[in-house]
Amino acid sequence: MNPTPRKLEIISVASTLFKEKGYSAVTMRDIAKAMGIKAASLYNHIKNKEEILTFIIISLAEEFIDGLDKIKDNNSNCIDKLKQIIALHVDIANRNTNGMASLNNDWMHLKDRLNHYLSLRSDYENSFREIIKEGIKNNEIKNLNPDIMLFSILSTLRSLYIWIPQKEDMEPSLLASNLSEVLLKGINK
Amino acid sequence: MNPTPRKLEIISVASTLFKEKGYSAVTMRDIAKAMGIKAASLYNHIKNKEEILTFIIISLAEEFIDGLDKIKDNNSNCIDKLKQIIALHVDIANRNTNGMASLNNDWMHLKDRLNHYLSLRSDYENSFREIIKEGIKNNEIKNLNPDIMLFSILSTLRSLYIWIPQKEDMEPSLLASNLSEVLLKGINK
DNA sequence: AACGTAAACTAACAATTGTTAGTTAAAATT
DNA sequence: AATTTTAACTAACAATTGTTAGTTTACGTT
Repeated sequence: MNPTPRKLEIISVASTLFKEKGYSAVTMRDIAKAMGIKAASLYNHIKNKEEILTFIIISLAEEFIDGLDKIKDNNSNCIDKLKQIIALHVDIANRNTNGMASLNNDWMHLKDRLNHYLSLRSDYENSFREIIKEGIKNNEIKNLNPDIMLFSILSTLRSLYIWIPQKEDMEPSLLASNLSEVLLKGINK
Repeated sequence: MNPTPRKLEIISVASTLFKEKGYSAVTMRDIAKAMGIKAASLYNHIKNKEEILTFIIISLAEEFIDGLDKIKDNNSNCIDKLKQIIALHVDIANRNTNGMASLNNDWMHLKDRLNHYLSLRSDYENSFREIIKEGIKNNEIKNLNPDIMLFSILSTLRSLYIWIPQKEDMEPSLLASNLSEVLLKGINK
């Protein structure tokens, strides 16, 4: 059940390739070549191609769910909770930049676990939206359409995996605090 | 040179499929089936699969370049220019929701025109960044890292194609003005 | 009526796909 | 020393891929 080190290597190499060309365009032979072995040898470690994708996506999705659960029921105000969500995304995207590409772009190729993933995702979005709505009630957050605020913040956070590699110099904590400023207070002076 | 109506039909049908599964996972037989014809018949209208993708991506990229060119040298202030950029993205994403998915996710499968696309994209990002930098100089925009502001706004705008279909009821002009409020002035009260 | 064209068709191709079976060699365990 | 396990290999498969060639059918123009 627990992945061996070799299996994790395969998943990591596959993530890199999936980020570059997308899941469907990456063949088992591509993955094998990047590992320095033959395609058939991969099957000593993994069940099939789908298992690789499933592992990448589901483990990331669960990281987000777990992270958000801890944020939901601590006793900060809503703005602070949003800052913590931003830091959560920066942290995960930093540790698994490649995997985030599949989470964003390849989820539709899940089979067995597609519904599981979709339910995790809508749970996440609903919890996020609830925090915004509570912030509106509390007078911490402007009384605008919560979906637009959710969409705007979440789109930026979900795209972090694209930008982080071109800003390798920037420290995660600095990125998170700058992002919080921009996302929460805007750019207009 | 100018696409026939039938060719545009194929491109439109292909866009829908590309959005659902990505370029690589969509076969010529998938496209043909959705058109109600056989795969070989597609080749009476298009050169090959790549031509479909190229058309979708390059024509969208040029729409953005043209749109931004008009905004660049009108004489509004920078905040107004940003509002116009937001409206540009909302407009294009509304008119070609499906194509936007390929522009975002399938550009790496371009062959002949990949470099052309990449150069259009960096031109666009550079012009966008310049407007932000000028806004900082003018004291219209906060003196924060321009790349982070660019990244944050552009990520949201590039994700519009995902959200527009679930908010069909919302008028484009209302979406644009709400987005401007959120992106420029933030959500914090 | 004859012709040319547009747009569909059938059939086939060579290459590539994910995957399986069976084998081998080295390393770990007995 | 004997044996089991691990992890690589070669070879092959059936299915699917993009694409081409040649054919048929319907329609507008002469």
